Parts: sequence; structure tokens; C-alpha cells
Amino acid sequence: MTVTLADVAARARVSPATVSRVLNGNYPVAASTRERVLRAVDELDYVLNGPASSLAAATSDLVGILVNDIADPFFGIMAGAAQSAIGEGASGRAGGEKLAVVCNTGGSPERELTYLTLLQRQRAAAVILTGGSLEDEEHMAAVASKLTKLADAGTRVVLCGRPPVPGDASVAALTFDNRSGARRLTEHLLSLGHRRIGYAAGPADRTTTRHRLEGHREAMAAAGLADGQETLTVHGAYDRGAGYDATLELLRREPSLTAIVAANDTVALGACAALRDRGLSIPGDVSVAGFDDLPFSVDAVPALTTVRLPLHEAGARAGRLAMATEEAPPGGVTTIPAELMVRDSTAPPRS
Amino acid sequence: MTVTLADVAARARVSPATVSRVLNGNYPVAASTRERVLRAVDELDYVLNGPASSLAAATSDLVGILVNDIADPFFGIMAGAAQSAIGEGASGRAGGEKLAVVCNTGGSPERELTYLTLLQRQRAAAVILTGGSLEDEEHMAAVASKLTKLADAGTRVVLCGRPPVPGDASVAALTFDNRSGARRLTEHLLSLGHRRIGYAAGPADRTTTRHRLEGHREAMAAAGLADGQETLTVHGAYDRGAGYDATLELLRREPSLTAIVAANDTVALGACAALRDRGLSIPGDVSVAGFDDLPFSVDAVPALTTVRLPLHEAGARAGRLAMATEEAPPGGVTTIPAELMVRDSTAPPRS
DNA sequence: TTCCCAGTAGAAAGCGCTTTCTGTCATCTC
DNA sequence: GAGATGACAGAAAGCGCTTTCTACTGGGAA
Repeated sequence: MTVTLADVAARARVSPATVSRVLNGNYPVAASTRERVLRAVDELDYVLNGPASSLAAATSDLVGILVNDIADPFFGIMAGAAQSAIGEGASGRAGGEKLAVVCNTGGSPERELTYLTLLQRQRAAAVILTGGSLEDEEHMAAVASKLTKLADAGTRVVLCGRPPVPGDASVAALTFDNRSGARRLTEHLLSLGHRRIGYAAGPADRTTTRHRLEGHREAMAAAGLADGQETLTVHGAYDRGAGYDATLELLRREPSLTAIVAANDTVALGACAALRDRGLSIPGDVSVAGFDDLPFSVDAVPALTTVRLPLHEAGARAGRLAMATEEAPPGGVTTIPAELMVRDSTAPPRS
Repeated sequence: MTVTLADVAARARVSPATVSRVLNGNYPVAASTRERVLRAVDELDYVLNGPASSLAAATSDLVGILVNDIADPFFGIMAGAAQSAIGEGASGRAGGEKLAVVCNTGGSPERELTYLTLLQRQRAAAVILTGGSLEDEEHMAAVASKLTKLADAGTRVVLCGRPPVPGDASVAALTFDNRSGARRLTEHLLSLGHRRIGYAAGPADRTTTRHRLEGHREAMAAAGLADGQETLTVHGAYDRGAGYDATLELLRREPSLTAIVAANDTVALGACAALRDRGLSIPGDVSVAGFDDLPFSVDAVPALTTVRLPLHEAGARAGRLAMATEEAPPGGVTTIPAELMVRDSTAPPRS
């Protein structure tokens, strides 16, 4: 029924070993023999049996990329860049044909662990975890232990936009400078003269949420505005609906708000919608700022002031680290800077 | 070094066969024995060797989801929904723990084929191809033949938002009614009184592009406006930059344009940006319409008139078809209707 | 009591590949 | 021209699992 290596060998009048060597290209095979084998492969329409090959060689060509929400371009951009980097890296080296796949955890810790186990089962060549992590003691420990096991088993582990695993240097980490990006964003607002600034935060138990919020509060505190921050912060999901609701709530709590900082651009879009529905102009009545600088942010009306994260670059780099095309820096942790993008959605408050 | 089934068997004082049976749960094992085995698995921290298991069982739990552009929410939403459906379907049935992964082709035909081969190598349980296909005779034939082989080898193949493979009923297909959606969108514009309508189309060689364009032209022709359509159509990529450029070009060709229909919402956003930069108001001077109704479309200013495609539902359904949780209709092809969403970016032309 | 069968567990034969260890020539070297 | 040296090719031993076939229980039916 299905064609096997042996069939190809028989047809090419060589041993299975030779066919394997031609296919893997890591052993000298005479040109004429090689050609004969290749012809047989073609004629029989042979396709290598991946599991068998992985079993015998004790390695696989799977690379897993875990994302929290595949429908969110934030992750899509990183994942796409990583996948490209991995696809390109493959062409060079022999046997480098990797199958880079992205796994969507949907933000669920169980699914994150499930995927990690499944990848461990498959003896994945590498695993890339993108985006913030859930800040749950137990879950973090479980993930850390899983990652250590993966690394021990020879799987390269790369974190992209995720805080490093404390004390595990075998895991390369690229982390975004969320805190200082957020701080500079809020400083920008403060320098414009805003004092009553609402914060539409992400889910309370995520590292990204916390880091951005901390950056914001640092800036506020430095301006002597540490008080009442709890009141001016509303948590929600990383989506537009959450931004809409949070804005309404913030407005209820503090009607004299002059600016709203959102957890990310998508949330900011929801905030803008809510403000408009309330009849408030942006930035005339209320300034709005986002985070990430996703492609649509520049097209928002008014164009969104935000913090740019080099998602594409980070993803590509993570891909190269996963392929071992690029060396991780000593210590394994690289901090990726964030850049403030001032656009039209922020302006001095109406005096 | 690594723990194997045999180690677990030894520790639990049973045969490897029994351990396998406990793990796969498809054979009666006494409760006490099962528990003993499970304990041993836990104590030894055993992880099944996927390749070995796939080899022996001649099946794998990999499900591949191919997308053209993972950074585009159009694909992200479908892929996410499919992945969820597959993850959920898994919990019920025994041995249903599937590894749903998404593969990003980046629109490249070679990579599409490469991924298909890689999935074939892995003896994937199912493959879902999403989005339009490249309209290249040779490539389509290559893909069709590959899909037939996959299906023959027992891999379930599902097309989602992609035209069916002619003459292959083993491949289930969910196709979007792009043509009639596009037709109704243009009819809407015509009914508002527009006559000079520009079309910012997608890449010329994609099925989606062609179907939408055909729907548009049908409507134009029905209104007696078949002439000059070539001039009023500009092709480009499915991104905002293309929409921007296409709009500028359309304006150059036909300065008295009163409406622009874009290949999708992202392109429409670019079109809006170009119009604004030109000092034209939307919909006052020029109406703009998109396609897909991605989440951000409702937040565009003005809110985008577009055609809604039930991406989430389609993805979920594709996932269920891939899991064989849902039966494909006889013939294998399901057409998914598109719904016109009239919002604020279209209005009667200035008289 | 004897026989049979349901309920469990084990033995062992692969699944299709990779790779180490052995050759076997043909080509040099002196 | 003999021995040494490469350059290739083959034999065969697994890789770690699944699954068929066989074997052993004990309890009910006869």
C-alpha cells in the first residue's frame, strides 16, 4: 500500500541504508547512485515516514510556537516572523527542513501546559513561547519545570516577549521593555499637562499587564500623583470590548478625566469608541494612548499615540534563536526596547 | 537517560503492553493495575514518545491548519476557532488528544506545498487549508494531487474559505459566498446613486480576489456600467499600503470617483487614509466599503460598510469536520453566506 | 465437579527508519 | 607490483511503542 524506504531501495537496486543517506545527505554517496535513488523516489512518489525517522534518529523537525491569541495581530506578527526565520534558516543547513507550527493557547494555562507536553512527546526541536505569562505561582512553576525538562531533553526553548525563567540559563529570553515604554508614554501625557489619567488595563494576572501598569504608576508617582491610582485603573481583557467598558467605567468614576491610557492598541480602539459614543472628542476632550503600535493604529482616527514594539524583529530573532542560527547572549536574556510614537490622539488637556 | 515505557512497566511490575493499554485506554485493564501504572508514570515523570507511538500505531495526532498570513486576523480568527473546536472535540473521545497547529504559508505556493509534504510525512490526522488559493494551473494541480494523496492515506482534508477541489469528493469544502457578497455590496452602492465606483482589488492571481471582483462586476454590468471596469480596478496586496496606493491611483485615473470598494477591510483602511490625506471626506466626498467585517471595522471612523463573513463559525466548523465530529454534507461542499453590513462609510454621492 | 467464558495480563512480532560497523573496490604511493 | 588509503555501499541492530495472539485466572452454568 504505502511506499517505504525499502521499496525505493529495491527499485534503485541499492540498500535501504543508501536511500536513507541520499535523503538525509549527511554521508558521501556517489553521484550516479544518488541520481538513481532520487529517480526511484520520484517514480514511486515516496514520502518519508516522519515518525519512523524521528524515532530512529531520536530527533524531530517540529518547532512549536505558542501564542496566547492567534486572532490578535500582536501574536500573529511575531509568530509569522518566527516562522519565516525558521523556514529560511532551513534552506541552508542539511536536514534543516523544519516544520514550524503555531499553537494557540487562548490564554488558558491548561492548554499551554497541554501543548508543551504534546511538543515534548513529539521531541520538538525547539519551542518558542510568546507574549506575557499568567502570574500564578503554581502555573509558573509547572511551566518552568516543563521548560527545564524540555531543555534537558535537547529542545531549544526561547521566550519572546515573556519574562525570563528565573535561574534557568538554558532558556533564551527576549523580553519587551514594557515598563519603561509605559513610563515614557505616561510621561508624555504628563508633559502635555494631563493630571487625571485613567488606565484601561489588561487582565490582572498577566505579566504584561503588570509591567505596563507599573511603568504607568512609576511615572504618575514621579509626578506626585500616586494617590487614587486604584480608582483610576480598570482591568479587562485585551480586546476592544474591554476597552469600551473600561472607559465607560472610568468616566463614571472620574468624569473629569482628560486622558486614558489603554493596555494595548485594541483596547485603545474600544476606548475611542466609548468616548465617541459619549460625545467626547479625541484628543479635544480626552486624549487616548495605546501600546504595541499594531498596523491599524496609524489608521485610527485620530491616529493613535502608542508605544511601538518591534514585534517583527523580535519574532524573527526568536526564530533564529530556536534554529540556533543566532547565539543567545550570555545570561540568555535580551531586553528589547520600546519606542514612543506620538501621534494625534494625544494633545494638551482643554484648560 | 530518558524514561521509556519499559521503565514504567518494570516499576509497576506489569508488562509494557499493559502500560500502553492504560495510557491509550482502549482495552480493559483492572482498576488496581491501572492505578499502579499511573502512579509509576507519575513517579518516573514519564512522557510518551510521540514518534514511536505514531510509528507503531500508524497514526498521529497532528492536525495542520494552513493559513496565508498569520498576522492577518482574517486567518487568525478562523485558525483560532478551528484550533478550539479541535481542542474541545479531543476531550470527549478516547485518544482524541490532538495537536492542532497552524502553518503560515505567507501566500507562497512553495511553502504551501512544503507544509503539505511535511504534514504528509508526519501522517497528520487532518489538514485544513484556509483562505483563497493561488490561481496557477500548475500549482493547483500539484496541490490537488497532494490533497488526494493525503486523503487516500487517511488524512482528513478540509478546505475553509477555499474553492473545492473539482472532482474530489473526499475533500470537504466550506466556501464563502464571496461573489454574491461582493455583488450585494456593490448593489448597495449603486442603490445609493453611485456610478463611478473604483475597485481596490487584491492580488490578481487569487481565487478570493477574482470571486469578489466578479461579484462587483456583475452588479456593475447589471446596472449597465460594464464599460471601463478595467480602468477602475487596481490590483495590489491584501494590506493597508496596497489600499493606500490603489486609492491614489484610482483617483488619478478617475478624479470624479464617488465610491471605492476595497478587496477587504484592511485595504479599505488604507483607502480611507489615502482619501483623508487627499483632503476628501468619507462618505461625504467618497464612500468606502470593505469586506470581511474584521473586528476593527466597526471602530473605523467612519464605521466601515462591509460584508460580514462568519469567520469564527466557519473555522469552528472546519475544525469539527477535521475531527470528524461533524459530518460533511453529501458532495462535500458547503457554501457559507455573506452578510452585508451597512454602516457609516457609505452614503449617497454628493449630487 | 467439570467446562466454558468473561476478564485481564504477557509475549513477541513488527512499524519504517537511522547508523554503526564491516566490507569491497579502485586508486595511490613507493 | 604490493600494501595502504579512500570512497562508497551493505548488513544488521535497534529506536520505543502498539497490537495480535496466547495464556491464565476465577466464577457461573451444566
